[in-house]
Amino acid sequence: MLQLDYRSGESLYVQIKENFKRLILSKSLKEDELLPSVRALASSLAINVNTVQRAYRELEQEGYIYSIPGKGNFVAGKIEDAKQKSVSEIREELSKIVEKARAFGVEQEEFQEMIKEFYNKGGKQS
Amino acid sequence: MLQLDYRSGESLYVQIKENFKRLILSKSLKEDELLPSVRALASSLAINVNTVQRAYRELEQEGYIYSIPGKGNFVAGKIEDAKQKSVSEIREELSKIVEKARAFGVEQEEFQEMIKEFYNKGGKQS
DNA sequence: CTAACTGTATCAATCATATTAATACAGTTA
DNA sequence: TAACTGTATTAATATGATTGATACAGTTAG
Repeated sequence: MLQLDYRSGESLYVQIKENFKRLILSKSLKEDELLPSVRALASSLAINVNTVQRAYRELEQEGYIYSIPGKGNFVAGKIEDAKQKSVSEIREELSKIVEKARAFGVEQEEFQEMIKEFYNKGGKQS
Repeated sequence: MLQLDYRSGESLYVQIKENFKRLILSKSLKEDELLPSVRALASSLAINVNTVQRAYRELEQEGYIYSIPGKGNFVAGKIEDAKQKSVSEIREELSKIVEKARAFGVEQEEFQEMIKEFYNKGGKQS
Protein backbone atom coordinates (compact mmCIF):
# COMPACT_ATOMS: atom_id res chain seq x y z
CA MET A 1 0.00 0.00 0.00
CA LEU A 2 2.76 2.40 0.90
CA GLN A 3 6.49 2.62 0.60
CA LEU A 4 8.97 3.86 3.21
CA ASP A 5 12.45 5.14 2.53
CA TYR A 6 14.74 4.67 5.48
CA ARG A 7 17.55 6.62 3.85
CA SER A 8 15.55 9.71 3.05
CA GLY A 9 16.26 11.40 6.35
CA GLU A 10 12.56 12.07 6.74
CA SER A 11 10.97 10.54 9.80
CA LEU A 12 8.62 7.64 9.28
CA TYR A 13 5.48 9.33 10.47
CA VAL A 14 6.13 12.31 8.22
CA GLN A 15 6.58 10.01 5.24
CA ILE A 16 3.30 8.34 6.05
CA LYS A 17 1.60 11.71 6.33
CA GLU A 18 2.96 12.93 3.03
CA ASN A 19 2.00 9.73 1.29
CA PHE A 20 -1.59 9.93 2.38
CA LYS A 21 -1.79 13.63 1.67
CA ARG A 22 -0.71 12.97 -1.87
CA LEU A 23 -3.15 10.12 -2.29
CA ILE A 24 -5.98 12.22 -0.90
CA LEU A 25 -5.19 15.39 -2.82
CA SER A 26 -4.95 13.39 -6.04
CA LYS A 27 -8.27 11.70 -5.29
CA SER A 28 -6.66 8.27 -5.33
CA LEU A 29 -8.41 7.92 -2.02
CA LYS A 30 -11.98 9.08 -2.13
CA GLU A 31 -14.10 10.80 0.46
CA ASP A 32 -15.07 8.53 3.36
CA GLU A 33 -12.80 5.79 2.13
CA LEU A 34 -11.38 3.62 4.91
CA LEU A 35 -7.67 3.82 5.57
CA PRO A 36 -5.73 0.79 6.73
CA SER A 37 -6.04 0.30 10.47
CA VAL A 38 -3.13 1.55 12.55
CA ARG A 39 -2.18 -1.98 13.45
CA ALA A 40 -2.51 -3.38 9.96
CA LEU A 41 -0.35 -0.65 8.47
CA ALA A 42 2.17 -0.79 11.29
CA SER A 43 2.44 -4.52 10.85
CA SER A 44 2.83 -4.39 7.08
CA LEU A 45 5.51 -1.72 7.39
CA ALA A 46 7.13 -3.48 10.31
CA ILE A 47 7.03 -0.38 12.47
CA ASN A 48 5.42 0.62 15.74
CA VAL A 49 1.71 1.25 16.05
CA ASN A 50 2.27 4.66 17.58
CA THR A 51 4.23 5.82 14.59
CA VAL A 52 1.22 5.22 12.37
CA GLN A 53 -1.04 6.63 15.04
CA ARG A 54 0.93 9.83 15.15
CA ALA A 55 0.68 10.22 11.39
CA TYR A 56 -3.07 9.63 11.53
CA ARG A 57 -3.55 11.99 14.44
CA GLU A 58 -1.80 14.81 12.67
CA LEU A 59 -3.61 14.10 9.43
CA GLU A 60 -6.82 14.44 11.40
CA GLN A 61 -5.71 17.67 13.06
CA GLU A 62 -4.92 19.03 9.64
CA GLY A 63 -8.32 17.99 8.36
CA TYR A 64 -7.33 15.34 5.85
CA ILE A 65 -9.00 12.44 7.60
CA TYR A 66 -11.44 11.86 10.38
CA SER A 67 -11.32 9.15 12.99
CA ILE A 68 -14.03 7.10 14.61
CA PRO A 69 -12.73 5.23 17.66
CA GLY A 70 -13.44 1.56 17.29
CA LYS A 71 -14.22 1.85 13.60
CA GLY A 72 -11.30 3.32 11.76
CA ASN A 73 -9.85 6.32 9.97
CA PHE A 74 -11.55 7.75 6.89
CA VAL A 75 -10.78 10.27 4.22
CA ALA A 76 -12.40 13.57 5.10
CA GLY A 77 -14.70 15.59 2.91
CA LYS A 78 -14.05 19.29 2.37
CA ILE A 79 -10.42 18.69 1.61
CA GLU A 80 -10.34 22.31 0.55
CA ASP A 81 -10.36 23.27 4.22
CA ALA A 82 -7.32 21.12 4.86
CA LYS A 83 -5.58 22.63 1.88
CA GLN A 84 -6.33 26.06 3.28
CA LYS A 85 -4.74 25.12 6.56
CA SER A 86 -1.63 23.80 4.87
CA VAL A 87 -1.40 26.95 2.81
CA SER A 88 -1.72 29.00 5.99
CA GLU A 89 1.34 27.32 7.41
CA ILE A 90 3.22 27.95 4.22
CA ARG A 91 2.24 31.59 4.53
CA GLU A 92 3.73 31.66 8.00
CA GLU A 93 7.03 30.36 6.75
CA LEU A 94 7.01 32.68 3.82
CA SER A 95 6.38 35.62 6.09
CA LYS A 96 9.52 34.89 8.03
CA ILE A 97 11.59 34.57 4.91
CA VAL A 98 10.33 37.87 3.58
CA GLU A 99 11.27 39.47 6.85
CA LYS A 100 14.77 38.06 6.57
CA ALA A 101 15.12 39.11 2.98
CA ARG A 102 14.09 42.65 3.79
CA ALA A 103 16.77 42.81 6.47
CA PHE A 104 19.30 42.20 3.72
CA GLY A 105 17.84 44.82 1.49
CA VAL A 106 16.14 42.47 -0.96
CA GLU A 107 13.45 44.49 -2.70
CA GLN A 108 10.02 43.23 -3.59
CA GLU A 109 10.76 43.14 -7.29
CA GLU A 110 13.83 40.99 -6.81
CA PHE A 111 11.89 38.65 -4.59
CA GLN A 112 9.11 38.31 -7.14
CA GLU A 113 11.71 37.47 -9.75
CA MET A 114 12.92 34.54 -7.67
CA ILE A 115 9.40 33.21 -7.39
CA LYS A 116 9.00 33.36 -11.16
CA GLU A 117 12.23 31.43 -11.59
CA PHE A 118 11.23 28.71 -9.18
CA TYR A 119 7.80 28.35 -10.66
CA ASN A 120 9.28 27.96 -14.11
CA LYS A 121 12.03 25.58 -13.04
CA GLY A 122 9.79 23.25 -11.08
CA GLY A 123 6.99 23.48 -13.56
CA LYS A 124 7.68 20.52 -15.80
CA GLN A 125 4.31 18.87 -15.40
CA SER A 126 0.73 20.08 -15.40
CA MET B 1 28.09 47.28 23.33
CA LEU B 2 25.53 44.57 22.76
CA GLN B 3 22.40 43.26 24.37
CA LEU B 4 21.38 39.63 24.85
CA ASP B 5 17.85 38.40 25.37
CA TYR B 6 17.76 35.15 27.29
CA ARG B 7 14.04 34.73 26.77
CA SER B 8 14.02 35.11 23.02
CA GLY B 9 14.56 31.43 22.35
CA GLU B 10 17.39 32.33 20.00
CA SER B 11 20.76 30.92 20.94
CA LEU B 12 23.38 33.30 22.20
CA TYR B 13 25.81 32.94 19.36
CA VAL B 14 23.05 33.55 16.82
CA GLN B 15 22.01 36.70 18.64
CA ILE B 16 25.59 37.89 18.58
CA LYS B 17 25.81 37.15 14.87
CA GLU B 18 22.61 38.99 14.07
CA ASN B 19 23.63 41.96 16.14
CA PHE B 20 26.92 42.38 14.34
CA LYS B 21 25.35 41.77 10.96
CA ARG B 22 22.93 44.58 11.60
CA LEU B 23 25.67 46.90 12.82
CA ILE B 24 27.81 46.10 9.80
CA LEU B 25 25.04 46.33 7.22
CA SER B 26 23.94 49.66 8.66
CA LYS B 27 27.52 50.91 8.58
CA SER B 28 27.52 51.52 12.31
CA LEU B 29 30.70 49.52 12.16
CA LYS B 30 32.98 50.61 9.39
CA GLU B 31 35.32 48.64 7.18
CA ASP B 32 38.40 47.35 9.03
CA GLU B 33 37.02 48.47 12.35
CA LEU B 34 38.13 46.32 15.25
CA LEU B 35 35.52 44.20 16.98
CA PRO B 36 35.70 43.52 20.71
CA SER B 37 38.05 40.64 21.46
CA VAL B 38 36.41 37.29 22.07
CA ARG B 39 37.43 37.40 25.70
CA ALA B 40 36.40 40.98 26.29
CA LEU B 41 32.97 40.43 24.80
CA ALA B 42 32.51 37.08 26.52
CA SER B 43 33.43 38.68 29.81
CA SER B 44 31.16 41.68 29.42
CA LEU B 45 28.25 39.42 28.48
CA ALA B 46 29.13 36.92 31.17
CA ILE B 47 29.21 34.04 28.73
CA ASN B 48 31.77 31.56 27.50
CA VAL B 49 34.59 32.54 25.16
CA ASN B 50 33.69 29.84 22.69
CA THR B 51 30.19 31.17 22.28
CA VAL B 52 31.60 34.43 21.03
CA GLN B 53 34.22 32.58 19.06
CA ARG B 54 31.56 30.59 17.26
CA ALA B 55 29.68 33.73 16.33
CA TYR B 56 32.87 35.30 15.00
CA ARG B 57 33.87 32.18 13.11
CA GLU B 58 30.56 32.02 11.32
CA LEU B 59 30.56 35.74 10.64
CA GLU B 60 33.93 35.21 9.02
CA GLN B 61 32.74 32.24 6.98
CA GLU B 62 29.87 34.35 5.77
CA GLY B 63 32.22 37.14 4.84
CA TYR B 64 31.15 39.82 7.28
CA ILE B 65 34.41 39.98 9.17
CA TYR B 66 37.97 38.78 8.83
CA SER B 67 40.19 37.48 11.54
CA ILE B 68 43.89 37.89 12.21
CA PRO B 69 45.11 35.46 14.85
CA GLY B 70 46.82 37.33 17.62
CA LYS B 71 45.45 40.66 16.50
CA GLY B 72 41.70 40.57 16.42
CA ASN B 73 38.55 40.46 14.33
CA PHE B 74 37.76 43.24 11.87
CA VAL B 75 34.86 44.31 9.74
CA ALA B 76 35.37 43.05 6.22
CA GLY B 77 35.27 45.13 3.07
CA LYS B 78 33.14 44.06 0.14
CA ILE B 79 30.15 43.47 2.35
CA GLU B 80 28.17 43.10 -0.84
CA ASP B 81 29.68 39.65 -1.24
CA ALA B 82 28.48 38.64 2.19
CA LYS B 83 25.04 39.99 1.41
CA GLN B 84 25.01 37.93 -1.75
CA LYS B 85 25.79 34.82 0.22
CA SER B 86 23.05 35.51 2.73
CA VAL B 87 20.60 36.10 -0.08
CA SER B 88 21.65 32.83 -1.65
CA GLU B 89 20.66 30.99 1.48
CA ILE B 90 17.36 32.77 1.53
CA ARG B 91 16.86 31.68 -2.06
CA GLU B 92 17.41 28.08 -0.99
CA GLU B 93 14.73 28.31 1.66
CA LEU B 94 12.39 30.06 -0.69
CA SER B 95 12.87 27.36 -3.27
CA LYS B 96 11.72 24.71 -0.86
CA ILE B 97 8.66 26.65 0.12
CA VAL B 98 7.67 27.21 -3.47
CA GLU B 99 7.97 23.49 -4.02
CA LYS B 100 5.70 22.83 -1.08
CA ALA B 101 3.19 25.43 -2.17
CA ARG B 102 3.01 23.95 -5.65
CA ALA B 103 2.26 20.56 -4.14
CA PHE B 104 -0.86 22.13 -2.65
CA GLY B 105 -1.88 23.74 -5.85
CA VAL B 106 -0.89 27.28 -4.96
CA GLU B 107 -0.50 29.16 -8.23
CA GLN B 108 2.20 31.67 -8.96
CA GLU B 109 -0.21 34.61 -8.91
CA GLU B 110 -1.49 33.71 -5.46
CA PHE B 111 2.06 33.36 -4.21
CA GLN B 112 3.04 36.72 -5.60
CA GLU B 113 0.06 38.23 -3.84
CA MET B 114 1.31 36.95 -0.49
CA ILE B 115 4.68 38.55 -1.09
CA LYS B 116 3.03 41.87 -1.82
CA GLU B 117 1.08 41.64 1.42
CA PHE B 118 4.12 40.87 3.50
CA TYR B 119 6.17 43.61 1.93
CA ASN B 120 3.44 46.10 2.66
CA LYS B 121 2.77 44.91 6.18
CA GLY B 122 6.38 44.82 7.29
CA GLY B 123 7.20 48.04 5.54
CA LYS B 124 6.65 50.57 8.28
CA GLN B 125 10.09 52.08 8.30
CA SER B 126 12.51 53.27 5.63
C1' DC C 1 -21.61 -11.38 26.08
C1' DT C 2 -17.25 -12.26 24.32
C1' DA C 3 -13.61 -12.43 21.06
C1' DA C 4 -11.33 -9.87 17.82
C1' DC C 5 -11.18 -6.22 15.76
C1' DT C 6 -10.84 -0.90 15.89
C1' DG C 7 -8.55 3.89 17.88
C1' DT C 8 -6.31 6.41 22.02
C1' DA C 9 -3.46 7.83 25.93
C1' DT C 10 0.58 7.53 28.83
C1' DC C 11 4.99 6.96 29.68
C1' DA C 12 9.62 5.69 28.81
C1' DA C 13 13.66 4.72 25.90
C1' DT C 14 16.34 6.24 22.34
C1' DC C 15 18.51 9.12 19.33
C1' DA C 16 20.08 13.19 17.35
C1' DT C 17 21.41 17.71 17.51
C1' DA C 18 22.31 22.18 19.18
C1' DT C 19 24.44 24.74 22.50
C1' DT C 20 27.54 25.88 25.78
C1' DA C 21 31.63 25.12 28.54
C1' DA C 22 36.57 23.74 30.07
C1' DT C 23 40.91 23.75 28.65
C1' DA C 24 44.97 23.64 26.02
C1' DC C 25 47.41 25.50 22.00
C1' DA C 26 49.35 29.28 19.23
C1' DG C 27 50.23 34.05 17.23
C1' DT C 28 51.23 39.31 18.24
C1' DT C 29 53.12 43.08 20.51
C1' DA C 30 54.69 46.40 23.79
C1' DT D 1 58.39 37.89 28.74
C1' DA D 2 53.91 39.27 30.09
C1' DA D 3 49.57 40.19 28.56
C1' DC D 4 47.11 40.52 25.23
C1' DT D 5 45.00 38.36 20.81
C1' DG D 6 42.47 34.10 18.06
C1' DT D 7 41.90 28.81 17.51
C1' DA D 8 41.18 23.85 18.17
C1' DT D 9 39.67 19.88 20.74
C1' DT D 10 36.88 17.70 23.60
C1' DA D 11 33.27 17.09 26.70
C1' DA D 12 29.12 18.24 29.26
C1' DT D 13 24.53 19.64 28.90
C1' DA D 14 20.16 20.54 27.33
C1' DT D 15 16.59 20.02 24.34
C1' DG D 16 13.64 18.11 21.21
C1' DA D 17 12.28 14.64 17.89
C1' DT D 18 11.24 10.03 17.17
C1' DT D 19 10.03 5.64 18.22
C1' DG D 20 8.50 1.93 21.24
C1' DA D 21 5.92 -0.82 25.14
C1' DT D 22 1.86 -1.15 27.15
C1' DA D 23 -2.54 -0.31 29.02
C1' DC D 24 -7.14 1.66 28.22
C1' DA D 25 -11.47 2.11 25.62
C1' DG D 26 -15.02 1.86 21.74
C1' DT D 27 -17.33 -1.26 17.94
C1' DT D 28 -19.10 -5.26 16.01
C1' DA D 29 -19.76 -9.92 14.33
C1' DG D 30 -20.90 -14.31 16.03
